[in-house]
Amino acid sequence: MILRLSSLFVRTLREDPVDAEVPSHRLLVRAGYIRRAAPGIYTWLPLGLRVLRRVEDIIRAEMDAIGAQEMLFPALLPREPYEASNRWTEYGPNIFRLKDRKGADYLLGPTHEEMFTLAVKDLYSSYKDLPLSIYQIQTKYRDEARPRAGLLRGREFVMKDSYSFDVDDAGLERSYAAHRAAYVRIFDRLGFEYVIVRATSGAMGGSRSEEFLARAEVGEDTYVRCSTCDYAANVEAVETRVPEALPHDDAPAAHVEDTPDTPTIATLVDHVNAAHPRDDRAWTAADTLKNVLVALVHPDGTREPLAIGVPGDREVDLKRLGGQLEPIEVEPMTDEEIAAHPTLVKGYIGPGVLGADRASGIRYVVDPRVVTGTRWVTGADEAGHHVLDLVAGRDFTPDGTIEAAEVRAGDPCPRCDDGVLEAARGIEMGHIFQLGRKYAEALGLQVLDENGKLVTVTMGSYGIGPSRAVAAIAEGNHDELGLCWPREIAPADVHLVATGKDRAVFDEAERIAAELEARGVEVIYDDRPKVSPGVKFKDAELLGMPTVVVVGRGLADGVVEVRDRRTGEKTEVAAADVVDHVVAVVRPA
RNA sequence: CGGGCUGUGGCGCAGCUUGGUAGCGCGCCUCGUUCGGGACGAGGAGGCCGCAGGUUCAAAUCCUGUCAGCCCGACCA
Repeated sequence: MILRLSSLFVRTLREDPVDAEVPSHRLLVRAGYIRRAAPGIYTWLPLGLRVLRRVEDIIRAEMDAIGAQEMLFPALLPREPYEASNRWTEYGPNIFRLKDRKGADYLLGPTHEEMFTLAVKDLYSSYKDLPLSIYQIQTKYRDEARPRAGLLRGREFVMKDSYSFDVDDAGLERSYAAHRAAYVRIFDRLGFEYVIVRATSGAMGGSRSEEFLARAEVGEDTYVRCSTCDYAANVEAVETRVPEALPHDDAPAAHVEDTPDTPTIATLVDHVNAAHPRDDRAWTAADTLKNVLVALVHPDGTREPLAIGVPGDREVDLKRLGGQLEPIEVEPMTDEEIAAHPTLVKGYIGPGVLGADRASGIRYVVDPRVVTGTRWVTGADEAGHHVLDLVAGRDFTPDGTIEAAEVRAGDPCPRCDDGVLEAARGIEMGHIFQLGRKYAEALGLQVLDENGKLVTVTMGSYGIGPSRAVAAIAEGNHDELGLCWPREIAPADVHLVATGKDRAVFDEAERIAAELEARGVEVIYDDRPKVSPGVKFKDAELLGMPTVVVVGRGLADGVVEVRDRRTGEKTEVAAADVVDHVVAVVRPA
């Protein structure tokens, strides 16, 4: 195949598009791979589409290899299945909704668990039919509050979503393991650095889940990994290492003290160290118990107050909290809501009034570090007063624990004894879930087992975003001159440039292009007449094919130049040998 | 939803303060020269200045409203 630049539907931009910030977005637009059609919605031009198809083909091959079967659902879906799973409500404003001429509700599918579940229910009814894995590569629609970074977070995007159906948990484990292995092969082939991290299951429900993150500074996800062992997790899913419960017989009785002018944790710590020093060591911010009030917003819009106790040296991470409570959303409690509770004294809120059975009636959950026996300085529910030596389990008992405190680099690893956590950013490229029976139960997917009894099917859900992958690959494979595609992803194997105006140069380039094509090498051929060499070189660098062949002034001496886009290495090759040479480079044995 | 910024040929921008023929660079078309690192000359095509009201003899420019977009945050498999 030969793509001639004289006629290829592409136009490169000399300047960066003003609305593009991240490198992948900037370069994909500049190089003529994509064009913005609307906010978060992109048109795929021929070169971009070729890259997208390559990514899809890799995914398709590996999915087929584990026996998953490809199918295709509509993107335009009726309301009813999403009503049954409650996601018509839970997804809220993120769904694109529309009505047909009769007024019936439809949506553009944001994801397809319901449809897959119903399809299996429609066709299958016996344990003998399982296990089953089916998938599609399809366009999804989500009305994101803030699309950004080009293809990295769009409102229309391509997703490969697959689903496994098993009769029991052991089967789900096997299906999950098979998908996980296929994902490892896919991400190895896609050619970027990635890390597999533990994840929260979010709105999908279910238990075990892992994310495949491409390492990138522009990524929206923060994850941690252990310096020593192989523990890695999205910050939302990090479990806090819980200290041993301590005996508290020797702790002094709790006592309320005047603490004037202590509006911050730092001033409080200074004050108690001066006025009420501990016998064993100095008080630190980590000895204070900070109580933060939030409002849980349920999908139906009702708001429920919640108090969260965390060590004073840490902030509450609302994102982390929200990740565990989906579909409930978390917001800071408003001043009016706080004022509506007369027992709450802002700035001095403490466990004295918090708790479902205490004066405020507000449910009180604490960080896992607040174990029985820990000794705290915290608000006394009275302006200008704090209580000291308040011992968890002795003086107060929270309603439960929750992972709400921020995770910090340097925190101890929850798995091993000597590791500490390091933080980095990534782009979520894939997410695999053990969904369990949530959708099967909601939609009534049952099969008969070998005893003739109805059992509910257990499911797994596995997603990869090919369009996002194109951006993530670009993000990890570019330099200041342009894109540098990995061989398996590039829209063509070779970018062939003919420079100058000499007829012989173009004739020779034509010959090389034709012979490469005959050998199965895909060629972008810059056959544009009257375009200066500088422009052609710049375009070749911007477009980013892994190998560039230049036919030009060297031809008088019988040589052409072969360049490696990534390394910049240039090799002079006899024109007569160049086809063999390029084939060897493009298809190493 | 909060905060900031911006809407002027395909792209990037100036003009607006102080109202009076809509401009520059890139790209595009024609002719000629040039041809290994985004060439040069000459001549061209292309714009309801986001939209709607208002003020004025006259509005890209001033006033009011409105819509849209971008960035940061909130939010988000």
